[in-house]
Amino acid sequence: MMQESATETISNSSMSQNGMSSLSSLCSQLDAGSRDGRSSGDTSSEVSTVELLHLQQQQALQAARQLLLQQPGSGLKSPKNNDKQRPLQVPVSVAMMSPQVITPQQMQQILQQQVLSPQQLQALLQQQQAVMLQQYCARPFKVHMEKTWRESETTQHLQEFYKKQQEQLHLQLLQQQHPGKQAKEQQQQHQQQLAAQQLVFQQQLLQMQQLQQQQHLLNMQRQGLLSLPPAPGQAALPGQTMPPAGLSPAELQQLWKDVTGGGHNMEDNGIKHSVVGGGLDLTTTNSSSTTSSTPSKASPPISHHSIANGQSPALNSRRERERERERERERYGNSLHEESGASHSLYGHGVCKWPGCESVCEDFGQFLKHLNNEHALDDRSTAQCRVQMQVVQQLEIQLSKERERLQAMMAHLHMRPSEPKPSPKPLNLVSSVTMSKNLLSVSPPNVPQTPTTPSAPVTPMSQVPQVPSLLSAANVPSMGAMRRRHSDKYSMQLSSGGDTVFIFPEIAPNYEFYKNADVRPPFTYATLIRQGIMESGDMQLTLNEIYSWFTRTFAYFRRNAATWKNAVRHNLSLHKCFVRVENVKGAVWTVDEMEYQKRRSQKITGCRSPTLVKNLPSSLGYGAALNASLQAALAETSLPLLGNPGLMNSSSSGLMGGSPPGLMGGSPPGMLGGSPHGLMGGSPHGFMGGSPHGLMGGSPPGMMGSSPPSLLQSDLNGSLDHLDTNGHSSPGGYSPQAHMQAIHVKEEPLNMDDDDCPMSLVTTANHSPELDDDRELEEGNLSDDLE
DNA sequence: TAAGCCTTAAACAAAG
DNA sequence: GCTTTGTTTAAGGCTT
Repeated sequence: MMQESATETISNSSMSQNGMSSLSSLCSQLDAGSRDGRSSGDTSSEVSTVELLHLQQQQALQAARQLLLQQPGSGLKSPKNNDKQRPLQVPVSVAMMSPQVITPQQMQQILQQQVLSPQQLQALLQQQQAVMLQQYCARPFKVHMEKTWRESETTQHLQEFYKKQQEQLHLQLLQQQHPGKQAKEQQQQHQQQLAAQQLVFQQQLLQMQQLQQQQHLLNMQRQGLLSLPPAPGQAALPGQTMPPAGLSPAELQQLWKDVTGGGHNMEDNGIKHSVVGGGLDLTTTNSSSTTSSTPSKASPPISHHSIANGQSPALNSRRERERERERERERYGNSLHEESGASHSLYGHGVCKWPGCESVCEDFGQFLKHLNNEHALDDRSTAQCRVQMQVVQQLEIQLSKERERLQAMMAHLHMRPSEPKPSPKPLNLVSSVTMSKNLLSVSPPNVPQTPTTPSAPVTPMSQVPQVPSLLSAANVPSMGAMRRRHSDKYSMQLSSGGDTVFIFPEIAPNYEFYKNADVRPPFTYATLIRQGIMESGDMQLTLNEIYSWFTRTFAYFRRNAATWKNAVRHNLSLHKCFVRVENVKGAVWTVDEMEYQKRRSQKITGCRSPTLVKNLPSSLGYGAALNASLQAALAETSLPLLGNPGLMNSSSSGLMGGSPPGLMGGSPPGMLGGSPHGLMGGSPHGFMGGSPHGLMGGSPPGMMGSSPPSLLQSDLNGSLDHLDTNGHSSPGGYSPQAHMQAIHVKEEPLNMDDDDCPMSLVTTANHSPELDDDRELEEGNLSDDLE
C-alpha cells in the first residue's frame, strides 16, 4: 500500500510536472508499468517488457522494504510517520532521489542482511536505475535544467555517499553472484548497469555542483540580495525581488521551488540532512517522504519565502503564479528564452555583463553555458557577488542621501520661510523666498539675470549653490581681483513695487552659506556696503547699522572687526558713491547709484567714462548741460544693458517699474528715473519726485520727505516713461549740482521746503567744496571730453 | 609695464 | 580721556 501510494505519487508527480516531452511520457509509462505489478496490456510490447522487468523489481523492492520495515530501528519508516516526526525538518528535496529510491542506508541494510536473492537485488538495482532514469527523464531539457536544478550541499554529500553505497552494493552483488551459473552474464549485465548508473550519477553530480552553486546563491539571496532592486534591464515583477547575480528570475523561482517544495526526508545513519543552508527550517506539508522529488505545483514551502520576504500572501500567490510560469518556460526549453528575448541581467548585447567579464556570447544558450562555466560558484564569483552587493548597497545609500538632499534643497527653495528681515521694510537681499522666486517661478524669462555686461558670464541662478567654488575662491588669500569682479560685474539689483531685491548671482544662492560659514564673500567692501544700504528700507544706514549688517549677513565679519570696520569707513569715505546724509538722528549713509554705476561702467568699459555728477563745477547751471551729462552718464552706465532686449523688456515684468534694478533704462535703482538719490522728478534742482533713499518721498523725518512711499512708484513710473521714451533720462533729471548745492548748504537747517532749500538735504563732509573741487579737477577733463 | 582697483593698515581729527 | 565716526594716505596685490 505504501509503495503503491508512493509510486503513484511519483507517477502523478512526474506526469504533472514533466509530462510534455516524449521522454517524460516514456518514463511515465515506465513508472505506470511498475504500479502494483499490473500489466498494461494496452501498452506496446516494449513497454510490456519493461513492465515485466519493473514487476520483478517491484516485487523485490516490496519484499525488501517489508523486510526492512520489520527491522527495529530501521531507517526506513513510514512516510507519514516520518513526516509526523519531523514535520519541520524535512530535508530539501533530493531532486534526483526518487521516492522509490531506497536510501543508501536501506540499501546497505538490505545488503548486509542479504535478504534478497541476487536476482532480487539485481531487480532492485535495476529498479533503482529505472527510477533514476525516470528522474532524469523528468527533466527533458537537461542542459537548462542542470542550471536550475537546485540541491543542497548536504544532498551532494549524500549523493556521494549514495554513490559509494551503490558501488558497494554492486560489489556485494558481484560477490553474491559468483556462485551462480549465470554469474558472468549477470555480472556483465550489472557492469553495464553500473556503468549506466555511474553515468547517471556523474550527471547528477554535475547537477549537484551546480545545485551547490545555486544553493549558495540562494543563501546569499536570503542574506541580503532579496532586497536588491531589479536590474535596469530587467523588468521586475511587482513584489518580486531581484535574483542573485547569475540567476534569472525564473531560475530563482525554480531554485526556491526546488529547495522548498521538494522536501524529502533523508536519513543517513540517523543523521538528518537538513539541506537548506543557513539553518532555514523548512516546513513542508508533503505528507509523504516518498513524494515526488520534483517540486509539486502546490509547493507550500514557498510560504517560507514569503515569510522571509515579509510579503503578503496575496503577493506571494501572485508571485508564485509568476514563478510557475517561469518554471514552465524554462522547463519547455531554452528556446523560450531566446524567443522571449533572452532577457537576463547579466546578458546584454551579446556580452556577459558579469562584472569584469564582458565575454562575448553569441546567443543566450552560450551565455548560460558561459555563465555556468566561467561564473560558477567559487570564491571568486562569491567575492564578486559580495562586492556587487556592497556596490548596490552603497549606491542605495548614496541614492537615499542624495534624495534627501534634494528634498531638503527643494524644501528650502520652495517652502522654507525667509530669514527674519533685518529691516522693517526688507529688501530680500538673498532670502530664501527671493531665491525661490528668482530661481523657479517669478523670474521673468525675458529678464536674464545676467551681469551688467553682456559679455560677462552668466551666473546661473538656478544652479545649486556654488559653495565649493566660492569656498575655494574665498579661501584664496589674495583674491581681491576676483572679489572685485564678482561684486561689480555680477551684482545686480532688482526692484519691484518698492520692494527692491538685490541679486548677487554669487552670493544670493549662498546667502545661508555666508551667513553661517566663516568665509569671506567675494565682494568688495563697496559692493557690500551698497548692498547693505540698499537692503535697508529707506536706503540709508548709519555706520553702525552697516556694521550690523555686515556681521549679521556674513559670518566672516564677525571677527577682525577692527580691520574690516576700518575698511568700511575707508570705503565710505573714499568712494563718492557713498553719500553721507545728516538728519536729526545723526548721519546716515546712502548710495549714489549714479556714482556707483559710473564706477562700474568705468570698470566694465575699462576706461574712464565721462564723469558727470559730482564733477561738474558748481558754477554750472542745472540745465541742458547737466541733462546731457546725465544722459551721457546713463547711457554710459547702462549701455551694455540697453543693448540687451531681455533687460529692456523687463519693464513689463514689474521690476522696478519696468526696469531691471540698477538698470531701468539706464537708471540704477534708487535713482528713480536716473536721479541719484532720487533727486529728480522734474525739478531743475532734481529734488522733486521721490527718493528711495528717503531724501524725498519716504525720506526720514525732517528730510523733507513729504512724498509718501506710494508716490514713489508713480514718480518712478513717470520717470521711467521718460526714460523709456527718451531712451535715457528725463530732462531736468538728476542734477549733480543739486547735490553739490546740498553740500554747499551743508550747514543749512534741515527742515526746508522742497523747492526752496533742497540743498539742506545733503550735508556731507565728503562733498565739501574743497574736496569736490579736487575731484572735479581730477575728473573734470573727462567730463569735458563727454561734452 | 603701467594704470586702476581693492584691501589693509595707519594716522589724524572731530564729535559725543 | 575714551570711543566712535570720518577722512586721508600709503603700501601691496591683483587685474586689465
